[in-house]
Order: sequence, then C-alpha cells, then structure tokens
Amino acid sequence: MSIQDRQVEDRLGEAGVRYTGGRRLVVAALERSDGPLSAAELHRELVGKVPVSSLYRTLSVLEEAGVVEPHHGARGVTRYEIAEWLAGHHHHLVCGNCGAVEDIELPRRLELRLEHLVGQASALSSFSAKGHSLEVDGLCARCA
Amino acid sequence: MSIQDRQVEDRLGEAGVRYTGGRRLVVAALERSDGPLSAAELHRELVGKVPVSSLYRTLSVLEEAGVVEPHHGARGVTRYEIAEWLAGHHHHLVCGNCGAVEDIELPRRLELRLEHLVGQASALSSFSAKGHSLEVDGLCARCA
DNA sequence: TTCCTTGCAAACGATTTGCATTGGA
DNA sequence: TCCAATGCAAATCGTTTGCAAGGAA
Repeated sequence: MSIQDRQVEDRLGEAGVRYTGGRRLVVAALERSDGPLSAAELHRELVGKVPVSSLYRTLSVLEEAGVVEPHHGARGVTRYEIAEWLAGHHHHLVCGNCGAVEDIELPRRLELRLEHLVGQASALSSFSAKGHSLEVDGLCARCA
Repeated sequence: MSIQDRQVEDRLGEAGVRYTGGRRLVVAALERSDGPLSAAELHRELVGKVPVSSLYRTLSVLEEAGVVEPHHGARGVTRYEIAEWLAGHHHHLVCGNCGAVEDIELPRRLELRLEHLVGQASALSSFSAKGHSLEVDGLCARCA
C-alpha cells in the first residue's frame, strides 16, 4: 500500500467509514489519471467492477472525508480528483470543446507569485478565501 | 440604448438572429448583476416576463453569438455573464456553500503579472490557450 | 447482532426539445 | 408572406435516494 493510500485509509477511518474494495478501485483510478474524472469516465475505467450508483456514493463519501475534490464542468458534469493535500497543488487546463481537464503545476517561482497575488485580491473582497485555482481555457490536443 | 446594447444588437445581427424584447430583458438583467446568473435566478429576476424554456433558449442563442459566457457551478447549475469583450476582463469569487459567484477585477498591476504568468504556464502545455480565469473559492458573506 | 455498504430501480432537478402558435421585417 | 421566436409540455441526462440484500467487526 502506498503512502498516499495509507493517508486515505487513515482519513476515512477518522470519518468513521470503511476503505472498501470498491472505494480503493476508485481512488486508484483517480491516482492514475492526469486530470479529474467524472462518474461516467470512472465507470468506463472500471467496467463491470463498480455500478454507477455506487460510484456516485463513493465519490460523495470521499468528498465528505476530504479525500477528493470536485470540479464542475459543462453539461452538469462533475469531475473529481485526489485532494490537494494528497496530490499537491496544481491548476487546470480546460478544453472548451470536450470538457476534458488536464492538471498543470506551475513552476515554483510562478506559483509563489500567484499566491501572493491571490492574497492581495481576496483582501479586496467580502469573501473569506479558502483556496484558488487558475483555470486556463482553450482546446486540448485532440480537439484543436 | 447604451453603447453596450448597440454592440449586442450588432453582434446578434451578424449572427442572423433578432434582438427581441425577451432577449433584451435577459441581457439587461445580466448587465445589472455583479456576478453570473443561472436560468433559475434570471427567472426569479424576470417574474412573469420570460418563461424558463425561453430563458434557456435565449441564453443558448446569446452564448452562440458570443454575447454571454457560461460558468459551471455545483449541482449542475450553469450561470451566465456578459462576455468579457463587452464587460471587461475579471475573475471570480465562488462560494463553496451556496454556489454564488461574485466578480472581481484585479488591480491593473496584478492583472498584468497574472497574464504574463498564464503565458508562461500555457507555453508548458499541449493546450492552445484562449483565456483564463482565476477562481478564488471560499465562503460568501452570507454563508460565512 | 449491529452498522456500514452495495445494487437495482425509481425519483429528482437542471436543461433540452417537439410542436403548434405568435410576431416582426 | 415567411421564417425566427415563443410557450407549453414531454423528454433527456446527470445525479440522488429508497429499500432490501450482503459483509465486516
């Protein structure tokens, strides 16, 4: 079991739920991906292993526990990815055509600047900021 | 008719569709708002004036024509706002609880830095970048 | 035994669409 | 006149939930 998996197990334990086989499959599929995945995409990835309704319930449990984070996309589709405290902070490239999302990590230098910038920006508002994500929209290699 | 409204009229003309009364109401409501609005929110705003199905059709026409831009939020809700070429470039504060979105404009200095940063970031990827948006998530004043 | 978990099917809610009617150039 | 636009209702589609069966502690 990877270090990450151990962290997931611990977190679910704290949340009072089990880290079952189905849930492990979902977490593993998300770890394998280079961007957030929707329930439908996960279902395709895990053919015959996890029915759709269980996928939604699993994703909901994982989100409650803070193991995954949602990303809302076109046509009402929500994609999930491993939470930042496990997978590291990153940003998103979103394809305006097919909705695919790819993670990008900024060079440390740029990321530091961005954080500084977000701090200043949120200080100007009435929101209490929790996090941020830079969304770059365009076309993915396949749709270009 | 405001300058903006004239631009909208021209753009719709180029797209070969009419700028009808109902469509004017929707555009006006979006211009009035300080953040993107969903079909349901617009319906509330325009009670008795525009039925829900027409709202969706209007928003779709306006999006096709490039007059409004979508923002995808929780629970499959899509909110629309006046496109950037009409309303100016800005970023979003997104409430993680109720889904409300508030626009923020960065001070010129910070915005310039951000654009420079996005340029460098997208140069590292296989995406062809079209635009960007900094999403700051947190809680709005009401939900805090 | 006692809960948590799972799977199927039915229910939901946001959005879309078919079709007949209305309205503007 | 003629085609775009509208309104209602029915249909879609992603997602959620009720309920009965399965499993682990």
